[in-house]
Amino acid sequence: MLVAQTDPNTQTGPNSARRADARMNAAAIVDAATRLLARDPDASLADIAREAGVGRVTLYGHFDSRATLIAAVVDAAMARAETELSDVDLDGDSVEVMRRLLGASWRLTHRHGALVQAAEKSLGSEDLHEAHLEPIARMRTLLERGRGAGRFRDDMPLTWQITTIQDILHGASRAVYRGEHTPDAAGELIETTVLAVLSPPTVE
Amino acid sequence: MLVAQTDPNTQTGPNSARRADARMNAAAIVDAATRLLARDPDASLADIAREAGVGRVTLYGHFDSRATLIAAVVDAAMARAETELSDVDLDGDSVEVMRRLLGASWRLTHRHGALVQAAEKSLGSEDLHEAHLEPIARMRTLLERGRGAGRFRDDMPLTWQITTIQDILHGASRAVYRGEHTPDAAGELIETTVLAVLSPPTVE
DNA sequence: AATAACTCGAACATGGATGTTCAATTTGGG
DNA sequence: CCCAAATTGAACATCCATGTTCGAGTTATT
Repeated sequence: MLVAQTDPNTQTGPNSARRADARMNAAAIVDAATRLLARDPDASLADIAREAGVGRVTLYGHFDSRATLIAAVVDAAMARAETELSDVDLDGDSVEVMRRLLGASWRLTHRHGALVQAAEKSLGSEDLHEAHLEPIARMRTLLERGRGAGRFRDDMPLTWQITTIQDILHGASRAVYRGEHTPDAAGELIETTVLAVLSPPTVE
Repeated sequence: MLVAQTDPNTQTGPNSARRADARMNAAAIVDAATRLLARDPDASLADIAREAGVGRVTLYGHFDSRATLIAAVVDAAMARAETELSDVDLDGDSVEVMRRLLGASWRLTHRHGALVQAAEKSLGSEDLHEAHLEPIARMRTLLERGRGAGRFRDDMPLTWQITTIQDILHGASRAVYRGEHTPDAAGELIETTVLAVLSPPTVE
């Protein structure tokens, strides 16, 4: 968790004092922010408030600052990410697992897009990096296993393979926003492309 | 050419009225801007002036605005790019040509990095896109030829292959800035990775 | 050495985004 | 039905990057 929320949203105990519309609005703001920041990490709070169908002041009523809001967005994103990624079955053939993991990662990437960059500007990037590290660690573990089993090529650095996979995911996200492919088509292409990158060379 | 220069730099005719240090400074500014914007497309003009070892006012003496400066940087970059890319021999086996073209493209990408994004924000992105389209067209032509000759797989959209290559190049650029690889090592990795992506699948 | 070109810091003006305050209004929940 | 909670636009303060102006100091060139 990145934030010690001052927002009444997450106050423990009897939240009977919390009105329904307020909770709705807070959620709508986080939602709108996620959508806008996924496309443009520089989206202004005014834009986000408008997208959420809410006055700018209301936004500040829920979140102290841009940083606070972004932290909340990141928290929500990480929570959903953890849920969806932990659903992926990590047992079995490395290639098959990679397919599944890529599918889940693609959905997350497409949903969150450039949010990482927005977070990097507003937050110290240390906490964030730690947080964002968890999904990467999952991928790293899988890669190591697949390399050991001869299912993935191991003649290039692990970090390079991870970087490349991330780049392909984010590139696909932008391509979809540009309208070049549907999300589903992009998912297929990602799978094919990444597996081509990871396949051991036929002749060495 | 993106700019109708108001800067005495590029005035034709007798530039005897142009002092040597002024020309040096203008060049140093473009140079510093290229370096900084390659890393951070939001680098401020104050940063750039400092990096160039020049006062902020001097910068404005040479370039009317941020947009003007960036246009100049892009012009210079495009000129060098054209020179270096036109040196690449496009005849022969598609795979070999791709190796050469990737090498040249990598040097350019590493040098210019995020400059494209800086340009997209400051310029209308129309002219720029036209300009930036030329190197891409070169790559596209090569891809089409290689696909026709059965040297590259053609079971994925051409636009996807182009996007992927660009993503890998830019990702490598960032990885090098992060210090994960040397530029030369990255060059090798790019070559291997891109060719893996383009290789026709062994069994279909 | 004289002069025009150039550079420089400091100070000012502007515009956009971020926060803040306030008084008036709407709305949810008991 | 009533009241506290929540929302709202408008107006204001602040910050930062962009541009501009000015006057004084340097330096290249002849």
